[in-house]
This record gives sequence, structure tokens and C-alpha cells, in this order.
Amino acid sequence: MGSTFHKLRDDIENGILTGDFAPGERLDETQLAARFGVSRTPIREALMQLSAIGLIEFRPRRGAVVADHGPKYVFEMFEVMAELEGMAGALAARRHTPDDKDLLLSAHDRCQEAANNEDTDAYYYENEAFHHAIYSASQNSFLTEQCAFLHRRLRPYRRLQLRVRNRMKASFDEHQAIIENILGGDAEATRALLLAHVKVQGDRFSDLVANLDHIRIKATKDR
Amino acid sequence: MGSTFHKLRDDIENGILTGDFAPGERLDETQLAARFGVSRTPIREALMQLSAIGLIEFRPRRGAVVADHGPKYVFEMFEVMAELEGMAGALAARRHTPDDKDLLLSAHDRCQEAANNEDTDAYYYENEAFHHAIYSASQNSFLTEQCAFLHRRLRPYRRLQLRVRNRMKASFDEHQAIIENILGGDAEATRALLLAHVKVQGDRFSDLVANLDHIRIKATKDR
DNA sequence: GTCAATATTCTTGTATACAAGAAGTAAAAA
DNA sequence: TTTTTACTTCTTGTATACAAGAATATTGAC
Repeated sequence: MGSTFHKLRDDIENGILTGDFAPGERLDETQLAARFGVSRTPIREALMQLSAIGLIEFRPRRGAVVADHGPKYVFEMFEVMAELEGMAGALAARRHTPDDKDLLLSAHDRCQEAANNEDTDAYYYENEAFHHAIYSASQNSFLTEQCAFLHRRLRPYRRLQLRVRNRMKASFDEHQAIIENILGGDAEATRALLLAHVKVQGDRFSDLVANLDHIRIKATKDR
Repeated sequence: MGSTFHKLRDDIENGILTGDFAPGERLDETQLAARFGVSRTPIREALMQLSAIGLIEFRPRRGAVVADHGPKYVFEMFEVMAELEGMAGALAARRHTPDDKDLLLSAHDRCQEAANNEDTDAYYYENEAFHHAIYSASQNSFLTEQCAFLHRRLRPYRRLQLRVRNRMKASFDEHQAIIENILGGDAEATRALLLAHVKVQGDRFSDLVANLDHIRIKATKDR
């Protein structure tokens, strides 16, 4: 059967993104091979791919460790993500097709339902769909890929942020304004709104730092 | 000794970026192994890394081929690159340190020298240094990495563009305005200038398409 | 002569083997 | 008891081996 490393890559990546493998943790190839019931070869190939996208790092002769970027780096990633989302939104306002409109509206509706039910997990999921709909509507497939990738990479931090009191309701209100401006075709207003929506600023920065410290407690021993 | 796959990755990546391996070309692992005097294992690991960053693609059971994106995709990459450069410039205008200023000015001077000598190759090289100086001055290391990566990825196309008549002189004049606005601290003016500087628009689009077709003639047989 | 079916060869994808360097351990000396 | 040094063990990094599927060549029929 096809490619094992493919599935392995997704599994390990997911493990990192969900915090199953904590930042700084060492990834023992033999252990992983045993755990997934394969030889070291496909494990290694999966790790190579993850290292190429910056999720893990290879220390020479010392194997792979989960990348452990400090709060500053995470903040920087959010800064870039905000700009790219703003760009996607601006393009979407100018270029969205009728199909894009349908997707945006239905994702938005599902967000509303989740927000009404105060279902954080559902909102988290539908929020992703909403943002992906914006990416697609930009009609720029490379931008869409980059946004999707960064969005995925920032997922764990975003998830934690959603837990902050009232963030879900505030997020939904922002979505409302964003979608109105996209459908209304106002590119620059959409850009500004998305920038503010995504960017980590003010109080949210300290929330982020606190959460990061929390995540990192696990794996301070190795490294 | 240390890691062979590291060097192999760079070599193969370079081969792709310089057009040594043409888009659509199949990369035979055994052949590459013989060519570099190693076994297939490190070759494979290098290819895995390149596939993770989108430079090559793995067809199941059919090995790796150099990614062959059409002109639209390349155009989209330039669109994103322009936005990221604009962002870097805007941040640089607000945040650059005295050291950054020195780096910018010296890179700019070397560009001028190359332009005066009408030395396209030298200008091409110094132009890279200039742009990297802007990235660094943004004080956002993640943004710097992303810009550097995309810049590298677009290198072959950029190189071809520089050959267009008078493009070098025009490019230098744009640099002049950009650096003035960075040092003057005008973030939004810098952003606008860099957007225009990098973006493929007007005539340059047809130049790009023509160049792409030219590149791709080589490797239409495989695939 | 052309097309189809089968056999052969080649290439990928995975497992295993092996060598070299790092980490950990134990023993000896201060 | 602490520190240093030699030794053992373990892990990585690369090579080789092997199995399964794809491409290709060959043979036979029409």
C-alpha cells in the first residue's frame, strides 16, 4: 500500500500541534517506530518533512526535538498571520464569486449557532471553516495554502485564546463586520478588520504568554 | 561525519532553483544517488524535505518530480511576496536600529555601483542583500524567514525579469525612494513603494509568462 | 503491420544491518 | 564524598536488502 510516511507525518504533526509532543521534547526514532508499528525509515522521512517546515529541529547526531520557539516568535507568527489574513480578506472583497459568498455565509451561520449555544469546541471548528472560506475567496491559491499552513501552525495557541472570557462572542461580532465588508466589496475596510481580528494586541498578549508558559512546563527536562 | 542529507538538500534545491532540474522533470533516486556518490537513503531524506516546502511533489509509487506550477501560481507567489515585503518595509520604517541603517545604506551603495557599471549579475546579487537588509530591519524573525524563503523560491523568475531593458536602473531608482522612506520612518509610504516594486503588474506580467514558457520547454516530455 | 496480452525489468517504498559518535555508568583517584 | 576517566550502551546516520507495483519489452493473434 501506498505511502506510510504520509500518514505518519500527519500523525506526528498532529501530535505536536495538539501538544501531545511538547515543545523541546526529544523525538526518539526507535520509540516512534515501535509506537506506530513500522521501521525507522518512514519515521525518519516523516521527521524530515516536519523539520523542513520548521515544526521540529535536527540537532546533529542528537536527533529531532520539537521546535521550541519563545513567546516572541509566536507573537511574530501572529503578526504575519494577521497581515496575510488582511490580504486575503482584501482580495476576497474584490474577487469573491457567488460560490464563495455561499460558503462564507453558511460558515458564518454555523459560527452563530455555535456562539449561541456557547459551544466553544464547535465554534473553534466552525471558525476555522469561516477563515478558510475567506482564504479561498481571495482567488489566490498560493495565499490560500500559506494562510492554511500558518493557521494550522498557530492552532494550539488560538485554541487557548478562545477560552478567554467572552472572546467567542467578541470574535463572532468581528466576523459579522468582516463578512459585511467582504460582501459589500470594501477591500480596505475588510483588511483593517481582519488585521485587528487576528493580531495579538493589548491584553491578549499577556494571555498568550501565560498560556505558552503553561504549555511548556511539561518538557523542560530534555533539551 | 555529520549530515550528508543537509548538503544534498541544498544542492538539489539549488539545482531546481537554477533550472538545472527543470519543472516537471522526474528525479530518479538511483540516478541522484550515483551522481552524488551516496546511497539512496540520504537522497530520499533530502527529497522529503524539498517536498515539504513545495519544491517537488511525490506521485505515489512514481517518485518525485520537480513542481511545475503554471504562470498563474507564480504570479500568485509574487502577489504574496509583494505584500510581505511591504509589511517588512513598513515595520522596518518604524523599528530599524542604527545597525540596520548601516546595513541598508551599504547594500544600497553596492547596488548603485553595480547599476553604474551596468553589471547585471552584480546588481542581482546586491539586490538580494538590500532586500534581506529590509527583512532584518523589520525586527520580526519569522517574517524575515518567510520573506527569505519566498525570495529564494522566486529567484529564477526574478533573475529573468532583471534582463528586461532598463529594469536595473528603474529598480535602483525605486530602491532610492524606498530607503529614504524607511530611514524617514514613513511606514505606509514604504509599504506602498515596496508593493509596487515587487508586484508583477502591467507589462511585466507578459514578460514573466514568456520567460516561464521558455523555462518549461526543456521538460515537457516526462510527466 | 497493428494491437493486445503477458512476461520481464526497473523503481519505489519499507525493513534491516552496520558504523561512528554521544550519553550514561562505573570505577578509581583525590 | 566528589571528580575524573575509561568503558559500555544507545542512538543516530548511512548503506544494503527485499517486496510490490509501475513501466516497458516481447510475443502472439488478428
